[in-house]
Amino acid sequence: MATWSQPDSGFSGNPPAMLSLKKYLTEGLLQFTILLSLIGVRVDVDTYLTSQLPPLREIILGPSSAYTQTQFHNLRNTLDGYGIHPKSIDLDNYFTARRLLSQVRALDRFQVPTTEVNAWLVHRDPEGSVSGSQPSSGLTLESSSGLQDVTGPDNGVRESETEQGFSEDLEDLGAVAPPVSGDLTKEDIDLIDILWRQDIDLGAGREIFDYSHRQKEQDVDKDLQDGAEREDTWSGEGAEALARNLLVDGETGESFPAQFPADISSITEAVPSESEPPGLQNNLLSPLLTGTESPFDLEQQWQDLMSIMEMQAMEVNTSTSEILYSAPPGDPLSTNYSLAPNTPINQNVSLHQASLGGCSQDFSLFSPEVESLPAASSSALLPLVPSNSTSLNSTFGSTNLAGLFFPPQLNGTANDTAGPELPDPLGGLLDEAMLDEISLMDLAIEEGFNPVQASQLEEEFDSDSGLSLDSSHSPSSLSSSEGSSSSSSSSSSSSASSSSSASSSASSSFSEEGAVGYSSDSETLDLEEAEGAVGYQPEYSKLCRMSYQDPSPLSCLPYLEHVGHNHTYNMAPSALDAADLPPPGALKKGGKEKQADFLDKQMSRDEHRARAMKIPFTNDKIINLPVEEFNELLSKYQLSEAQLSLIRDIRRRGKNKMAAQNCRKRKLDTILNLERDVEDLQRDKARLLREKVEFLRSLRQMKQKVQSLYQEVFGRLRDENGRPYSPSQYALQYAGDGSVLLIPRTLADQQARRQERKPKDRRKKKIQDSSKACYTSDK
DNA sequence: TGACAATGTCATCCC
DNA sequence: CAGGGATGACATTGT
Repeated sequence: MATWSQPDSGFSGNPPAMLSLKKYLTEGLLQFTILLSLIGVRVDVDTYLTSQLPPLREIILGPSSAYTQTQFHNLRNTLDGYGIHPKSIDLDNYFTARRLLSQVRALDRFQVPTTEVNAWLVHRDPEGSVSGSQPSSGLTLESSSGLQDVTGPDNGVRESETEQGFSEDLEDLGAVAPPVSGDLTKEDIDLIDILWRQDIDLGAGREIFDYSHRQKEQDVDKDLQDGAEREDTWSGEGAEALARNLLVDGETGESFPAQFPADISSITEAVPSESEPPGLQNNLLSPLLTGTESPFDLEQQWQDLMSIMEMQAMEVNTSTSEILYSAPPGDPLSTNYSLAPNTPINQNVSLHQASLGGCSQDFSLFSPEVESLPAASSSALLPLVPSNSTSLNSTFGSTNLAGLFFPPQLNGTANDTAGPELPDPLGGLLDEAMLDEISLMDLAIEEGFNPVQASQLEEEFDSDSGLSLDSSHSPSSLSSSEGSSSSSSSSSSSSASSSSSASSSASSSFSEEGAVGYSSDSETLDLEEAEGAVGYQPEYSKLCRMSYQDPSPLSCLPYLEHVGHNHTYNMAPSALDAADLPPPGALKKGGKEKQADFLDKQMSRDEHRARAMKIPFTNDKIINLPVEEFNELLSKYQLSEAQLSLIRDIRRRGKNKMAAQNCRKRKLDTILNLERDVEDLQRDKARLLREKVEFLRSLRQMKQKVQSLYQEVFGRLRDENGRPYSPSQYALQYAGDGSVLLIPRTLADQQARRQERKPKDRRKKKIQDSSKACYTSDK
């Protein structure tokens, strides 16, 4: 009660006060904005200066419900601690405290190079604006330093996150994609790039894919290459090969070796091998991989999520890899490759992707391995590898382990190494990871919303269909207030209705949550009236109670005059009482009339009606008495039909009024809970993404090990003449009993294809089922 | 004066 | 079947 009058003084609309407050806010805002920008939070000062306090409040306090943006005459919100009223003079102290706090907190962050942070902000801003405000769908994983130009929506998301001051989330995500890549390894960048690219490939950001920009970069890149000839090979032959490749796999799922020239013959080989990795169980790789992955069930999960898109992406991959592979050693392309991890990711890697979709993800992922790969791979396996470009070979070798098992069977030319077959188990995993990412992105789309967006969404959601609200607020996140609200209301209505005191206490406990909690005052009031206390206590009764109980009631009247709406039944009891029984001695001279007017104003329409109809008892009783007592009361008096009708209306309206208040309070609670849930989910998502990156990293390491093992084993094999086996004609295969067999490659290919089809079909079926399920659920 | 928030009221569904 | 809770939609009122 003591604090209540303070915001009210702000309500009076004192111009000088508002002016100074505004001035203060302006200065404080600027300082605060500077501080925020120093720590990487983007703030649009103009927005807040021109459009007011709620956003400011949200910046300071974090997300808040859209319902609580402004809280004019919603005194309960102030008292409830939802936030400081924007007009409250407490704001002064509050700002001071926050500012000092921010300064102190910012102290330990100044080590972040300011210029870097600023550059990041400047760069991001136009990006977000240029790319439009498409609602999220961007993956927040990309390295912010390198992916600026292709992550428009993402920027938006991140900016909004930043605006919301989700420092925790930012830090979480930062572990994955720190804005400053100083401590990022190449692998990190590549992994991040993969995850981000998955997003692009899956169409999440395709529409905003800056093709022209990429084209420009591609041109620049081309300039780096030795000539237009290479370029032609890339765009012409590459596309042709891609088309062919697609055709091949699209129609038969198998290869047509004879139809292809020798230099790209391995493409055909890549086709079967590309898609088999996930499903190849008897492969030598399989035991190793499964052994690696089974602990996490990663592959299984991702396989389940695999879609047809995977196949397409893999095909593209294959053709691309082939093209790249066919490039002569030292070719600019290879240079481009090794450049990938060092330069902004989009500049080189995505260069290809601009036209080839998801092809480059393997590149970006594995290009770092080129340098890291052990030179041991060039031992006996040399025939497998283009002798002149170890790095290239390592690249492909590392990425396409499957290719090692199924090198081109056709014309085993010297260079038809298994290398080119990029799509390997990991490739499949990555593609499945893409789908995995989709599911995460589903979260991200919501998660990507900052709390404000989320609350807006929820608001729309609420306004559209309140049904869901009811069901949605029941879940685990249901606040205690929710429970208390329902319990108190139900108890008061049903069982407790027989006992007025019981209902009073119930609603009293509920009052802490605010919606129905008017009871305490009215309880006192009712006790004073020696009547059955009921949980019907309008907030106005609180105010009136001040005047009623206060030794000097008039002292608060001026405030009340400013505050009071006139929609209150609540005033009824006190108003009526006051009208009927003027406070003894408190009124003096004109004050009496004044108070009478005021109290009259405070009466609700039903109060007036009741008085006009000379209803012999208070509206409070009418509304709050249990049915039995209510009927009993009615029977005590001789009431006309009109009076009875009015009394029933008053009761109905009064109850409904309380119900509406409870309902609104519930709705607010629901919104707040949902906001909290969104934050939790955002945290969870960030954590999951981090874990995923870790998994991918370990998976890649496993693949490297497997590959080197394979090469070592294969390289040591000798035929009866003591000559090494040609990797183009033979392959190692893992048998079910744990033994490793050396079999002709054609045979291995056939088996692989056979085994490959099963998982494919299974996957398709799964997808169909799931889509069917979605359809039915939508229905 | 229009936008907006809070609140009241009605209609309706449901228990 | 009446009473009443819940809630969407609309109206009213104050800022």
